[in-house]
Amino acid sequence: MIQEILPKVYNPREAEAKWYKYWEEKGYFHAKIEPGKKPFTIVIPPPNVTGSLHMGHALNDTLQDIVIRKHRMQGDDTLWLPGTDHAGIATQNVVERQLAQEGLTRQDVGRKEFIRRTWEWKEQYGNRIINQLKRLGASCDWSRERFTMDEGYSKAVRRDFVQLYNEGLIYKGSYIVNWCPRCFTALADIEVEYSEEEGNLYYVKYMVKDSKDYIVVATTRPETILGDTAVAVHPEDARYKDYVGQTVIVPIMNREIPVIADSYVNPEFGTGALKVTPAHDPHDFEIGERHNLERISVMTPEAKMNENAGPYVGMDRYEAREAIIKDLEVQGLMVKIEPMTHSVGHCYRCSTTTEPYLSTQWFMRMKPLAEPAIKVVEDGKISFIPEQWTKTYFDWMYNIRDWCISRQIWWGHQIPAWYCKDCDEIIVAEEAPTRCTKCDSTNLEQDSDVLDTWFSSALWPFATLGWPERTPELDYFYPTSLLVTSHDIIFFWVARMIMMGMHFMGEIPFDNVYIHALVRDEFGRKMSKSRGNVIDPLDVIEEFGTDALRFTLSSMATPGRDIFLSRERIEGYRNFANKLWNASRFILMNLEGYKKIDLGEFDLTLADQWILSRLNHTISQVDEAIAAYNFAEASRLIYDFFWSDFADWYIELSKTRLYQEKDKRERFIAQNLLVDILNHTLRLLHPFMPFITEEIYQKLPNTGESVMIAPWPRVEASFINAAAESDMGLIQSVTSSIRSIKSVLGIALTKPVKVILSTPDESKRAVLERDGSYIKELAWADELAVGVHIVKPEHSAIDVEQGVEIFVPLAGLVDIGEEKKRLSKELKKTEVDAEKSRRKLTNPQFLEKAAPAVVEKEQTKLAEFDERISKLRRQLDSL
RNA sequence: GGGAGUUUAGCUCAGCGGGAGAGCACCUGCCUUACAAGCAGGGGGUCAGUGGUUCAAAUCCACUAACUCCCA
Repeated sequence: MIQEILPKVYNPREAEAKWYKYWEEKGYFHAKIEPGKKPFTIVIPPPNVTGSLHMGHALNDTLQDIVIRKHRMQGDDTLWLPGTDHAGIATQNVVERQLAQEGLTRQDVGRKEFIRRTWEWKEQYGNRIINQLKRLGASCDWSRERFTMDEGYSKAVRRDFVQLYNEGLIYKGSYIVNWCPRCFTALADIEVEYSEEEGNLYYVKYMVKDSKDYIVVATTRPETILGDTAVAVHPEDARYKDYVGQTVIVPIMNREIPVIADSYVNPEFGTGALKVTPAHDPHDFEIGERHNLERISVMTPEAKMNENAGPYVGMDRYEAREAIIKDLEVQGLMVKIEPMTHSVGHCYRCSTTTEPYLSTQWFMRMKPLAEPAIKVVEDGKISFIPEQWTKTYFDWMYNIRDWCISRQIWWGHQIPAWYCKDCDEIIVAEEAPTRCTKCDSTNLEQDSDVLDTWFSSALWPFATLGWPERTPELDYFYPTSLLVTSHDIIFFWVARMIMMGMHFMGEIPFDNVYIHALVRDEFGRKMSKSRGNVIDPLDVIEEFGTDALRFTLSSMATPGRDIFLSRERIEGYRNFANKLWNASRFILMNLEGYKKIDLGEFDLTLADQWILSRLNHTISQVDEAIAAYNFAEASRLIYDFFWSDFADWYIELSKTRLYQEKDKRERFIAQNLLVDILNHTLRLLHPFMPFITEEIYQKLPNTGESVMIAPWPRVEASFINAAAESDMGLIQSVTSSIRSIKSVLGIALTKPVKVILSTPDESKRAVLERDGSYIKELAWADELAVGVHIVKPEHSAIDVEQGVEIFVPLAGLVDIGEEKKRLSKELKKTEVDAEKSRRKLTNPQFLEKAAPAVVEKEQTKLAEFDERISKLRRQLDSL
């Protein structure tokens, strides 16, 4: 009775819970500080504290964990620093929704209570995503977990703000910003998402003062007519030359405004005349600056018409639009309406159409901060991988605009600026002042705005390590080694971290930035709840196990390509985990009498030499692939090695050695090789599939306390053996050929046949003679003869592989017609190949210009084809 | 309007100057004492189109088309 050491089926859920707990308890995740050594550090892109793990996180964190686990196995002081982001608007929305269920608004409960409730919510639910990261197997140093609003971090944010303010890099100004009338806050330019929408272009007459003449202006937003303070034309537009300097009348409002010339106007668009509303359009705002135009805001923060909107006061912006269109038509001022698509901005948090809105906000001056951040990338101190993203980075950095950093919400870092109610002094300080620095008044009030969430995220690589304190962690782990993120936040986050890192630390925040793809559904669409096409990583983990999910993601993480994820694909890699499990199970079931031996003392078989060579090749290629962040390639290499080489060939061949009792040493060697190769594979695979590899590793003899801290496999160059690989290749070719003959001719694989191999090549004959037993085992041949120029036995199937003729006598086994069909097909295929090859070799240009090695290879190829053809033909004729 | 990316087997994707590949799906045969989530075998592709460079192009270059994304 065979002893079963592993249960028949791998149980992911049980193993995952068990081993994660074990690793945590053993303290493997904790990074030590050993001065003098070079650490390896990654700070996690902090997920929103309100969030739950989606596929984007799963990919992002799987890739980080792969790199981290590999470095840890290599013996580096490896720190993966985790944490969460307070996510201002998103979190506030969540708590507001909760309040709404009680029929309350945040204004009802007041700021203090609202913030208290938000903290309460954070304490209660904020750990969800952290626990989900643990389910994914993330080996973060949880003892160093941070939150962007924890005490130390808040201090860093205040320090940052005060310093930049004192340096004149933060200022307060009245400016046109993107306003979300639902969230009730300003948004940064990059927080607005544009989409094409069907709209109309309205052509409206503006009467020239005291005249019957008029100018026709085209606009997509007639409701802003109410705030017009000029009509602009291009200075070189002959059509309007005479109008410049004249006065026209704003329809409905009957206000007199000038006609001005500005080269921003595109003469091709509409009528070439542009109405200018400095308070409601960013371009108009700039024109207004240049021409000193009045700014008339006609809307409230709710995007309703305000007291400047004359008869439309109180109407919503869209209501007002309809009313104005009607009134213009009644007054005969509407010339025509043309349909057109134009791009409309939406809030990235709630999708409400944003409104360009005039308000007083805090800004960060970006140009001076961008300069050093551009330089370090230009100088190659920071590299983007893939390299193409460097261009994206530069394009944005060269054209960078000031950043609106204030938000009119409550959840976040309140701006550390206080206003004196007596003398209007502004006091910017890290700690709340008690008296006005100018007039000594105690009547102070803090600015009610909070900072953009990204303002605090920009400090992540050093604030998490203790800045502004000079902690040992900051000294040791900064600059970090690698940042792993996706391309959608290069502007939001990566660029800003580089700028802040350079400004406050005087040093780059990370050496490399690896940009991975976005995860989409199997049809390439963004996953979204409203589409219902979300594949929840937690569901996948429940169904297929964490390792299958991780391996799928890393297998699909090819540089520069979005991932279209499908369940089928995940299932495929679950099957790989199953294969690993069962192969391990087989090995463990056959270790009776196992004794570790020194392989140097024994002669290794061809299969032994071959599998050792393949293993070491694989290790070396996996190293290269990971170094290049080519996770898909690394995964594929391990997959192919384990399944196609080790399981399909080596394990199969080991069976007779294990099952025989006579030669104990032979058993020891086979057992040792199996255990050794499996051990190496488990270590190689551990960063990708941490749980199943641990579960198996723990059952293997002669291992340490965890695969997680086992040494990363090293290439043993002496095991790389080209001769063994080519000899084994011959065995495999011949074996496959015999199997194919059997299968095509309808002979059961397990039906024993006689096989005759004939080749004039002495070295090949030697291989076939020495290791013909492999062929007998794997092709189910009971007799095997090897010779030179053997005369073809009658009624046999024939094939030619690598110059070796393969005969399988068919007497009584098969219908000759079937064999004829098979041969004709083979012949035809080979003839096509030979023809291609011959065409090349008869081309004098090719012979002259191609590399000699290429020509030689082509000649060998043709010779082989020709030989095969003649043999197949002879056989066909004789049948 | 500017920029980037993608287009290879039915599907999802590798390959990125010298014999068209993988997984899934499909077809055939197998319960060969680790695995039917498996084993063995097989069919299937003018490598988006056009032109160019080259002895040689899926691979490099140009243009075209379709799709996707970013920026204005």
